Amino acid sequence: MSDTQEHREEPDLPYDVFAKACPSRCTLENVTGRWGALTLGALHEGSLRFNELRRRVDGVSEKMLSQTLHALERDGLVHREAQPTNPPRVDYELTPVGREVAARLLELIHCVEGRMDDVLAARTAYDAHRA
Amino acid sequence: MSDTQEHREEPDLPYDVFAKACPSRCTLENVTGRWGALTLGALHEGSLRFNELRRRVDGVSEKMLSQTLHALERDGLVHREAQPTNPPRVDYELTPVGREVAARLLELIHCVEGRMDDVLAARTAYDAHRA
DNA sequence: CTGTATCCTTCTTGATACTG
DNA sequence: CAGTATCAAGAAGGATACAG
Repeated sequence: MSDTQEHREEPDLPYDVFAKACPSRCTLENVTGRWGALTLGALHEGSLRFNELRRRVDGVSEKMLSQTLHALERDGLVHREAQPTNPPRVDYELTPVGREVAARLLELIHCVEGRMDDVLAARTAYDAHRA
Repeated sequence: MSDTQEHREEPDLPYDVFAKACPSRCTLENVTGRWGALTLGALHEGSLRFNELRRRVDGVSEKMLSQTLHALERDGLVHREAQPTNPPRVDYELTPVGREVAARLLELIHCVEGRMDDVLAARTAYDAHRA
């Protein structure tokens, strides 16, 4: 009865994505964004080079991949390892925190993939009910 | 050796978010999008009315909440229950599939919230290294 | 209360070209 | 190979007004 908010099971956590100004919401967006989620998912299988990532994350442009990797590196989820060779070789891999986040993300991804038949059926029904 | 792609642990799944044209990528975006993730997270705690949701998902506009709810309903993740009273009362709740997805989503959210101290420290270090 | 419709601004994204 | 810079198009989002 000390708290006016009864929503959370863990009301003592200092960060709350449901609050507009909380930095955790920003990080969640980096993680779940269109390219962030796929990039983390791809890297969970092992370290990859820039163009390997580009091929794995089908449809991403150089610009967006670069931007996404910078954001994830800044948040300490991805580590960038550049070797001063010629031609240059740069490997990207998950940090320990990145691995934890990516593991949860992959569970979500696999859950969605595994339920797509239901989702597609629901869409068909929804669209039919409107026509 | 029947498959040229060695990335997935479950190569037989018919849906793959890493493929550009796969409908699962679209659904994943509805689920992990800026407002979709928070809406599903909020509804995991129980059914909510439109304006209750609006207050819980801090910062969302009427328009975006409406749009988000329609997309989630179409994908069969959210059920809309309208009561023909006056004033109108509409409750939104997760479907069984929606609950499964939201559960994974909340694990991800809690993971991110729980690691924010590391994330913020990484950001500070990253930014300092650039100044 | 529960939305829809419209306008208008901002942010995101993709294409292209270029550098080390 | 591994990016960065620039620009134009489009999507996303917010504010406001209005309807059932």
